[in-house]
Amino acid sequence: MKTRDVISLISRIRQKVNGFIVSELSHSGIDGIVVSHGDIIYALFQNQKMTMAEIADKISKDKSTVTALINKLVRLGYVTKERDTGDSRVVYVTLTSNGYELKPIFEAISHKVLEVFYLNISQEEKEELIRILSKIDQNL
Amino acid sequence: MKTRDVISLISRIRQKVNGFIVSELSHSGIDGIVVSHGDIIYALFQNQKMTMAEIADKISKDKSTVTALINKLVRLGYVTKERDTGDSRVVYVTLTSNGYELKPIFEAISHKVLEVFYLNISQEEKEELIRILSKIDQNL
DNA sequence: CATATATAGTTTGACATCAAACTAAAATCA
DNA sequence: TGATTTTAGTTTGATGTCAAACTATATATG
Repeated sequence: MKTRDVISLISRIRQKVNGFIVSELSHSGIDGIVVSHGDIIYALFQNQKMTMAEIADKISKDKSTVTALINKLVRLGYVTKERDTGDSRVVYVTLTSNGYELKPIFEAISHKVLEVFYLNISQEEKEELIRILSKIDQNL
Repeated sequence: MKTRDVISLISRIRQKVNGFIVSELSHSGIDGIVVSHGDIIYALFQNQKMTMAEIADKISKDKSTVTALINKLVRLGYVTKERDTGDSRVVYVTLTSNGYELKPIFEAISHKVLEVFYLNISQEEKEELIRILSKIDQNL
C-alpha cells in the first residue's frame, strides 16, 4: 500500500510546488506564466543563449511544446529569437532586458519555495532524500 | 544547488513513472488512456460508486477536468454515469464489466512499476523516503 | 411560502503538451 | 556534384487541464 502511495505523494508534492510557484509569480505581478516558462527563463539565466533543441532537452519537453512556450515568452517580451547566421536551421533564444529583470524575483521565489518545502527537514534528511530520489531517478 | 535540484528530481521521476505506466498500458492493448484515467479507475476499484465531486477530490483535479475525463471513460466503455434519483444534481460513476476487467492488468502494472521504482532501495530507505516526503507534503 | 444562497455538474475558452507530418537547410556519400 | 539522409524547427490535430461563466437543483432564511 505504502508503495503505491509514494507515487501519489510525489505527484501531489509536484503539483503543490507548481501551484505555489505560479501563485508567487502572480503575487509579484507576473501573470500568464507557468512553471515550464519559468524553467526556460531559469535555464537562460545560466546559459545566455540557447537553441530550441537545447531548451527542449533542458526542460524535458517536446520540441513542438518548446516552440509554443518560446513564442509565448516572445509575446510577453521576455525573450527574443534569432536565426544562426551560419546554419539557418538553428534558432537562438536569449533573454531581453525585461527577461533579465525577472532574475531577483525568481531567486526570491525559489528561496521561498524551498523554505516552505524543507520546513523542519534536517540536513541529514535532505541529503538522504536526494540520495534516494537520485537512485529512483536512475532506476526509471 | 541540491535544493532546487530536488524539485526537478521529483518532476522528472513523476514524468518517467507516468510514461512507464502509459507505455505498459499500451503494451496490454489499452490505448487512449492517461494516468488520470487510471487514477479514476483505480479509485473505482476501491469505491464502486463515486460522485463526480468525490472523484475530483480523490484525484486532485478540477471538477470540469473530471467531467471530460469521465466522458472519455464512458466513450471507451469503462464506466457509466447515472443521476441520483433523490438529488438529481448528483451524478454517480460506476465501472462497467469492461472496467472491472482492467483490475488484474492494473495490479500487474502497479506491481511492475514499483519493482522498477524501488530497485535496489532497501526497506529502511523506502520508509525513510515516505516519511520525509509525507512531511514535505504537509509543509506545502 | 418566496426569495436568496449554496451546491453539483457542465460548458466554454484558453493553453500546455505530445506525436506525426511537414519544411527547410545541412551533411553525407556514391 | 547530385541524390539521399539527417537535423532543427514549425505546424497541425488531439487531448488534458484549469478557471470562469452557466444551468439546474436543493437548502436556508426572512
